[in-house]
Amino acid sequence: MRWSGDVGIITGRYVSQDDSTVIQLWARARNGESILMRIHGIEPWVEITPLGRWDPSKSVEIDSLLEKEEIIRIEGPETKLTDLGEKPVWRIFVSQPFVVPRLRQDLGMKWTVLSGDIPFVNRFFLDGDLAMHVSIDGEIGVGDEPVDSIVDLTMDDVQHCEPFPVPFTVFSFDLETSIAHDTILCGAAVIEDMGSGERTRHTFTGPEDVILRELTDLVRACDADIITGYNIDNFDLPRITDRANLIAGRNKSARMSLMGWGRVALKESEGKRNRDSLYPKRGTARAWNLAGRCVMDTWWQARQVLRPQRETLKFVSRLLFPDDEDMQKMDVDASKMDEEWATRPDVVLEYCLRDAELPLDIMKKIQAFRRKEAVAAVAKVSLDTSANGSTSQLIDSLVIRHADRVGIAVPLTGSADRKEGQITGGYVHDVEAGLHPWIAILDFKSMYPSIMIGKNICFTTRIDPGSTEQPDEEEEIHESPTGAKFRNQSVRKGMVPHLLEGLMAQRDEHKAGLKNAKDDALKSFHDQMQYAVKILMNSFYGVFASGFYRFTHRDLGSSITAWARHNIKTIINKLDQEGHKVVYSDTDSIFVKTPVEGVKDPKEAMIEFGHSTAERFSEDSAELEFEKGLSVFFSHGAKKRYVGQVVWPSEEMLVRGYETQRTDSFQFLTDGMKEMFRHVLSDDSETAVQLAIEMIAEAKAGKVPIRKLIMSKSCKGKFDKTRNVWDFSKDYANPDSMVQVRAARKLIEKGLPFTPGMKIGFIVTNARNRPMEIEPWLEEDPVSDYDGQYYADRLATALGRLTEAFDWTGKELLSGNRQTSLFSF
DNA sequence: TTGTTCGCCTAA
DNA sequence: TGAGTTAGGCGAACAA
Repeated sequence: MRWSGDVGIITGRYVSQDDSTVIQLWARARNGESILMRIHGIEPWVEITPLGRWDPSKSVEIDSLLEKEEIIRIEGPETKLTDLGEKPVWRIFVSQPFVVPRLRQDLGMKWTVLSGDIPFVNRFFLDGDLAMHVSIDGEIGVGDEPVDSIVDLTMDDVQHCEPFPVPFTVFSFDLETSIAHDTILCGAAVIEDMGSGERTRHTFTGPEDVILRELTDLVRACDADIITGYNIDNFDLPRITDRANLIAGRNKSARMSLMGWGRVALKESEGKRNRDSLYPKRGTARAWNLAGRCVMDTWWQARQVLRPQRETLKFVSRLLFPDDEDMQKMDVDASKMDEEWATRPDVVLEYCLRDAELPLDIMKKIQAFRRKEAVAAVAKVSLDTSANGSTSQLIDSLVIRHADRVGIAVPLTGSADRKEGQITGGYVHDVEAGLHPWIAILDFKSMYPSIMIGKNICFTTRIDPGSTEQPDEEEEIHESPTGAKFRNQSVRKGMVPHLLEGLMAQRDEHKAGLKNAKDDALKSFHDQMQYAVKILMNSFYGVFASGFYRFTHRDLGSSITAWARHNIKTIINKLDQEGHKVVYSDTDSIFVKTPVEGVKDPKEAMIEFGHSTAERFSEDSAELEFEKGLSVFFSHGAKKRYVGQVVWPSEEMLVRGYETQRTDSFQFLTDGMKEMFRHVLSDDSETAVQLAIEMIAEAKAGKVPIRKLIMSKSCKGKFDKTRNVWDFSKDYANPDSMVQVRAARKLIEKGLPFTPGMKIGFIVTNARNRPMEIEPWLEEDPVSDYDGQYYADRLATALGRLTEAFDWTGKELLSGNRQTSLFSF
């Protein structure tokens, strides 16, 4: 029997069988079936080349390597390009992927090892030039993994497939636990079929082992592709593992039934793996991992997409669903969970179910799964790598597959010299404090990618004096302001420029697709895709400028930024010489004043000036665009902090850097500051000052609603398992001098969960004492008093920066009158 | 009161 | 969250 169709790959792993290796890929088909793909016939290998520069007169003795048991055969040599020029490269086929780390060390003494740290599963995507979505046609096989169909395949049976929205099954869950005993009191789960949009709801009560067993049964029975929940990475999943381990003790079959969430058979051997196991595991990795399913924490996704001022489930839900009444009712006091559970278990269970369902609503609203799917399609990786992998893994996926195709050797991560010290970054122009009318904002289109393309910047094009490869005299090389040199693209096109050009073209296609799309689904698809391409393009610079990436050299990053500084400073100087005032500039943008003297319509003049100036200074690989036109621009004189009234291409207020943009500020300040901006921009300093004075007085008198005074900061920390306490000393030089640590400690004291990295809300109750006294903000048990003087001072400082442009200092705002007016004549 | 250090968060 | 980068503002704590 055969199975054929289109599938979306969720995650994979390899298994060793006697004398071969099989790649297992779990996928969800377009028709809704779950599929386990078993890929046969891919052989594990590494490559080697002699150490140092290649000397063709030397002979190489390689056959003795065959004496090693784990080496099956050797192919080559093939000539490949390395950082030291072209060298002979042999491919060493090995018995199993897991022998590679040892072999890498052994061979590393006498050889330079290449392609020796690529996870074996990646070979499927790299060798087949495949991405998350594939079409397969293979024989249905037999196996005990809990999926609808198992299909045996070779690479010939797999084809690229145009991306389609995969109908994932998502499992979202939540637990309520006892503060006194750490036990699980109850649980809830909601399962969504993304194909039909249908949901089923489930609750779990009874003895702890029953809850765990039923949860496990449900994960397996519903055949979940994605596991989510709010803060499951740091709370629910660790709790499940801890409790299941405790209950099961040495009883392995009990452990399987309590936490065998992996998409594999309930077999003892399946629990032994460090990764992709029957059991959820974290190890040293950043995300949880288990066989066949993708774990995505809704907290982490919401934080990345929304950057909310606070990060509790309640806050994020209110932010996204302000009209939902369910959010307001049913308040269970989490700090008194044992009592709540004893007195009104039904309410707690209902609350638990709601908290299991909300993550699905949040993920849907922020389109988290489709975003990750688009990134997976563009970067050509699995859903799991897209969702939980690092940026360098995405770049690796594109770069290595290209390198393999054009004969470029793939060095190990960490093989290059570590970049010492920092490279110099972008140029930031001083801002002149005050109001500036009719400012045109020009900016470079995709500045760093354009420079990489234009100057052919790549690991493979850098001219190293130590390499055997040197350009001819006639070759027009690129020399960066730092002195680093790169080959001409007509002689050798770099991998990075090649890939970036491809991505730029791909983005244009999706933008065109977006424009022509007939229905919303198609529109959304092209929008997700073009956005994913943009993200990926902008990731190149960072990865290649990093100190540890495999294709890195310190000259790459520093040359890119040096050219960028050179380009922008040249234009600023020219504008200056022409008498055009540049009021501000940051990295790739220039804020220039429009000449409006004697002009009838200054807005029209600005639009014309913006377009023509951008065009005048545009070059092939440094394209300048007229991005926005401001009727007025204001800054108090600090870089990266400004506000402007945009009048072209649309009407809006543009704010950067100021407290209104910051999640560690408080609402009373941000609301008021926004209003002040409107007065400042309309040159109504009197009203602005008036407003500031009123706000400060209100705070001082304690008349501001306390909810508007909540500040929040993220707090790090590690749990010390041996001492069973939270340890902040690894992250902070002096933990107790940090306000967020003091707030966290108070939460922990109350038995409330603390999540390292999560923001903690707090109210300042007494700032006269050092360090200042604070209380964490608890929705169920709100603080009632605050230090009015402290908030008045904060307001005066922040708002005073704005009013100082009109000669009102923060101190004067605080006192409500201006003493220096005597001297201001 | 002032200068320094640490750490958060943002702009790009 | 063991890996994208640097530039920069600013608040709090603390030492002097």
